[in-house]
Amino acid sequence: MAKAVIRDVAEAAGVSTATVSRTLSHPEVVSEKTRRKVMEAAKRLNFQTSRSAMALKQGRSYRIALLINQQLTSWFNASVLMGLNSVLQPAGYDITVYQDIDDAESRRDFFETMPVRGNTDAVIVASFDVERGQIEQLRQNGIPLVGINVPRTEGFDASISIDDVAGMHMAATYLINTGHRRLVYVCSTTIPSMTCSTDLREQGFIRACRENEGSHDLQWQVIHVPRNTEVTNEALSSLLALDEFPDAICCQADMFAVPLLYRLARYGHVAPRDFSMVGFDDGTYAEVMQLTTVRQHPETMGVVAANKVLALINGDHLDHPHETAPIQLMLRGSDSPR
Amino acid sequence: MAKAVIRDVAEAAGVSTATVSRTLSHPEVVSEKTRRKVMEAAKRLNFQTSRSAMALKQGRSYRIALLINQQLTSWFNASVLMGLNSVLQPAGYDITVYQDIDDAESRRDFFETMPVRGNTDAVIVASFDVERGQIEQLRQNGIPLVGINVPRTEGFDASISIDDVAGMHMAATYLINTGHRRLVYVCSTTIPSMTCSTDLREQGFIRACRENEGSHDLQWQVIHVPRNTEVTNEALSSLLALDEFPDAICCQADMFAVPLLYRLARYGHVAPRDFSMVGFDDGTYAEVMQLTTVRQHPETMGVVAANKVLALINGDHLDHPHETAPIQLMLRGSDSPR
DNA sequence: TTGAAAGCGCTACCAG
DNA sequence: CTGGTAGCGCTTTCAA
Repeated sequence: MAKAVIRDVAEAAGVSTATVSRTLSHPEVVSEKTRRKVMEAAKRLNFQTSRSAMALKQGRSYRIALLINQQLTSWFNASVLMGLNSVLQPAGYDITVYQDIDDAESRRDFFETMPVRGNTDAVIVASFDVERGQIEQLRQNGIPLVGINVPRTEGFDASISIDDVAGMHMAATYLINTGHRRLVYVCSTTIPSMTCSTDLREQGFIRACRENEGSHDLQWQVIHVPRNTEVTNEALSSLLALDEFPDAICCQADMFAVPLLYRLARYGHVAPRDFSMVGFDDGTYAEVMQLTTVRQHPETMGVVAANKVLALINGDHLDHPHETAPIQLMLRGSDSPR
Repeated sequence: MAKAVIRDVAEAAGVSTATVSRTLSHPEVVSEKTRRKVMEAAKRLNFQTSRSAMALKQGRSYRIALLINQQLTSWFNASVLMGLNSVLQPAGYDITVYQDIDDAESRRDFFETMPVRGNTDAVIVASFDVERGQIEQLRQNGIPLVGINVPRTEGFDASISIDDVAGMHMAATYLINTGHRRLVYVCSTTIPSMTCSTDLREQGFIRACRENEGSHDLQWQVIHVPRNTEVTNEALSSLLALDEFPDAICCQADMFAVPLLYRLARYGHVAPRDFSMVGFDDGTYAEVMQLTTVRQHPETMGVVAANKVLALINGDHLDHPHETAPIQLMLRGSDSPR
């Protein structure tokens, strides 16, 4: 039984190919009787419409580009992709992943050699910023641009993002309110030409500290761990080299918090006994490591973004193109009041 | 500047569309002069050939299906996808991910309603087994089937897998040889109708123990943690309920080992002081948690599999269709001789 | 409610 | 080495 095409179904059902096509995509406009005949024949022949033919005819590509910085294997990126896939794939779209767009150059590369001309129905950007000129290129092609956790919504047709600043502000304020007075924030160095949403979290931490240093005898500092190094080791040594060990550590991401929790214990700094630890993400292992952290849900953001994409491709109007996704502080076992 | 099509380029370059097409796909058969003209025009107009048209014409789809059990966010699956993507995407292929194929039913679902007829040029299966009849379906359509860490190579056109049994056998033997006498293996329960490559690891552990129980006074047991439960908690309580705490714990995957290492320490069982811990995978956090583990490299397997897929689609003959990927025991800080 | 037919953009065959 | 052209499988007017 070779691959059945629409004509095979038409012949088997004794109708025209036009009717078969209609039955499959607009079943309500064909008669009950015809519909049954066609459906039966299609099922019997195991017919699947060819996406390529459909795409060509409709002037679409049924492909969507996803731009991520860093690796696909990171918790955030994999979660986003999973969410996107769960709605886009059933809708007939494939996702083309462009990863490691983590400097201005590779980003420019993408937008220049862009397979977008005729090969992408929408572009989704996760977690980083895009330049104005690059947005224009898409605009001219009429291709929707949707952001997930983008630092600025300007230029995007739609977006769904958490408030990174507010999230870390909440975490730091919580620590201060529960009696912590020596706070350290651990994060990676930023890339100048590339604003990434996670970089914003530092502002939240700093703001919370500034707001409280009047009323309390607060000490705080930020430790920047260079990228592309053995980050845990770097953070660990910086922390252990401090004159006085902090009573609270805020991490830019669980990725820092999880190993530090374990490694610091080896050096006698046990959380929550000796200090409190708060992460950000609520990613893999956060729960089983009993890490108090700020939860975001990238998979859901992927789902939301995918639906926006579908609507935009469809030409629908979005009442609220830009949404803020909820975050919450998950109180677990890595902190305790001082 | 609207989307340029091949005719635009042809006109701009003063040649026929046939020549443009040839220049782009078989540059060696057109004259130097023509080639330059065409290339220049294509670049100037920012021309990108339409994958859909190309696919339709060539009777391909330029899409490849990836079947995974569980979630896309698991370390193994995300790594495989990353590897596949790194070669398939530049080759013009999109990857359609079908996840959660984790029981016989969803697998049957896939193979029946398969978008494969005309919409997939190859099927890649990661980590689980496929039934004979389902393989036949693909065979009839002439669609290559490639496996990554599949329990049996039978029926697959090509595969790249590690030897799970040998890997865990190596880990257990290592522990026995370094003086451990009370071994526990922690793994999740198997799904009857669904042989998964990681399930094979148990055999390696058991075999190693059996081989050595004559010469040593060995105690060993296997703890099966039910799926879909809070696995760390289950494993933890089982371990702590043991009459005598083991001097070595082998985990089916780092996913078990990483949190257990941390949680057990909270109960006074500190590795490597009180017991040795060995994992499997060398996934996220293994290194920073100083976990001794069996390393596999799914990303590389993805790359290898992708190249096999490309060759098979191309009709090339594979000298060694089935390959075994290397594994190695990474000695780190979670174990010590007894 | 259905059918005939044009044509999406490209490739590859065949002529020249 | 280059051009003309058929046709991949489908959708969608337009007519009936």
